[in-house]
Amino acid sequence: MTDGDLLDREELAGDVLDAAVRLLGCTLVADVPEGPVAVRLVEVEAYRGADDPASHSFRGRTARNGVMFGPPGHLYVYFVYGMHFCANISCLPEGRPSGVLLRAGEVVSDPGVAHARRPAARRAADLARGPARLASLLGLGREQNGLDVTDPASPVRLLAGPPVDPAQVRSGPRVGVAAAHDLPWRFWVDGSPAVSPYRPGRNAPVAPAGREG
DNA sequence: AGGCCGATGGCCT
DNA sequence: GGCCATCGGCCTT
Repeated sequence: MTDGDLLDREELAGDVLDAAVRLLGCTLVADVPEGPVAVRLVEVEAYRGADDPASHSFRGRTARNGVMFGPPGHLYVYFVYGMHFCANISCLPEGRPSGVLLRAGEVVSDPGVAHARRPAARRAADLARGPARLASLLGLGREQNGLDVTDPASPVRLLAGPPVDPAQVRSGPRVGVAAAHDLPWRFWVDGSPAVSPYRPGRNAPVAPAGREG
């Protein structure tokens, strides 16, 4: 496909919550064997290092999480539940571990390629609905760990979308994490059919987009 | 529409 | 050895 402008990594370097919101509406393009596949990101979760017990980087650097400690704009791909991959984009400057988990997207192109890659998806909205589905669709696995998505020569690239209207951004607790359930660090585009269903936790109902509160 | 369950392996204590 | 930033199939409402 014809790429638009790539996102500037500096847009991810300031604050991980701002970075998460900025990633909504951006497009991730991957050159998979069947051709290019592109999704518009509609659901993400922020994970911060030292002070976030739910983050893979909370207990320091390991062989797995090294990318989170590096410069912003790189893919951190990890293997989970023995069969799935999930993908994050590193944020914050080098040495300050953080990442934004890519939870869902809407297929922009090419629908035929996308359905061929994910035959289990019966509806278009299910093609990249959920972090492992999104990773599978875009072919993100061990080989893609560490890729710079702000590099025009990378096989996986992040195109700067127009920022989503703040009125359309919702936030709530992160999915599937027991720790820090009170933090509304999951962000999504209201009304998107590709957003995984909201599962209210024991606390806080959906809060409007915003900082810790 | 929603709950339960099995698959399956790496990572960290 | 236990815990996962999950999915898809199958079952019941």
